[in-house]
Amino acid sequence: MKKYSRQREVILESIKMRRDHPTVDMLYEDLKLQIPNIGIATIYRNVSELCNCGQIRKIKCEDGVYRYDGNEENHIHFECNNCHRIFDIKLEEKESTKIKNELQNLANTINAEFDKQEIMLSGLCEKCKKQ
Amino acid sequence: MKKYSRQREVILESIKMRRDHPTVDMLYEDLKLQIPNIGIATIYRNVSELCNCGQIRKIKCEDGVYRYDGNEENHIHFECNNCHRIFDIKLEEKESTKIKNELQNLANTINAEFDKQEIMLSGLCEKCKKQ
DNA sequence: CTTTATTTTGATAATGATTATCATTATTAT
DNA sequence: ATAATAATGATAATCATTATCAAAATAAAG
Repeated sequence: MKKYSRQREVILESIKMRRDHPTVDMLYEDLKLQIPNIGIATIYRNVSELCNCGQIRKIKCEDGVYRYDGNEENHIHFECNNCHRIFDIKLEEKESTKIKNELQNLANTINAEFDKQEIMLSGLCEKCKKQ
Repeated sequence: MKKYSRQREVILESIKMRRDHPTVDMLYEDLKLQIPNIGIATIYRNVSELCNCGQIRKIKCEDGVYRYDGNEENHIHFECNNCHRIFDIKLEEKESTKIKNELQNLANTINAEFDKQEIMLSGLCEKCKKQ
């Protein structure tokens, strides 16, 4: 059974609010302001739990540190090779369905049961390409 | 300047030969048979170098350990949630171009300079879904 | 409301993959 | 051959993440 905890509530709220795909450390720094004695292990435990429930997504970046994403819209990710920020690229409903169908067909070619996908683009973001 | 080394040659050859997306440890175990006193740091150094040259690809999996891929065909990846193996899904030239174009258009919506993509599907592989 | 049972927390130790360091060895250039 | 430079192997250091455990918080029962 799952018990309520203020820590989990605050962690989820923060991830859903932010659009910068924070790491556990980034969340820790931020949440200390609200709950000064929060432990970093609590954040690790809860992001892991929230991923399992499907409430947030975990993304793996070039540097190998996990980041967390609470954006519920259909979207894919773009990582800048220069500033290493991650951007969301919103998908229209139609586009999203189309891509899902294509990927479903590809999964069929190996007779797999397709559940989820993660599409990560990389290159230079708008700002970095100007420099 | 880049100097030849037998270690690098053997590492690249092994990655290109295999289709099981080995980790550094898996490569280490295998290559010890050919070069008994090879050091694991040498493998870390060389896979990293080979990725930078674009000769192999690094893939990030659910368990957080990097795997390496020497398959030069156009393909995407499928990770099984049960056995955690990674499968290649081959793309026909036409399909590959189509997907690249779609992703290029998406990258344009945030004015980014699109360079590479990584598409990772997940679910159950053929064997695991039968159980 | 108080007591009991169970889960979660915070602190911290342990783990494990990866990177850094450095003396020695191998490769390339002269 | 000799000198210059880069790569190696061994191992220490780093750092993100997980495990452990006593104390605190939450939920259930009386």
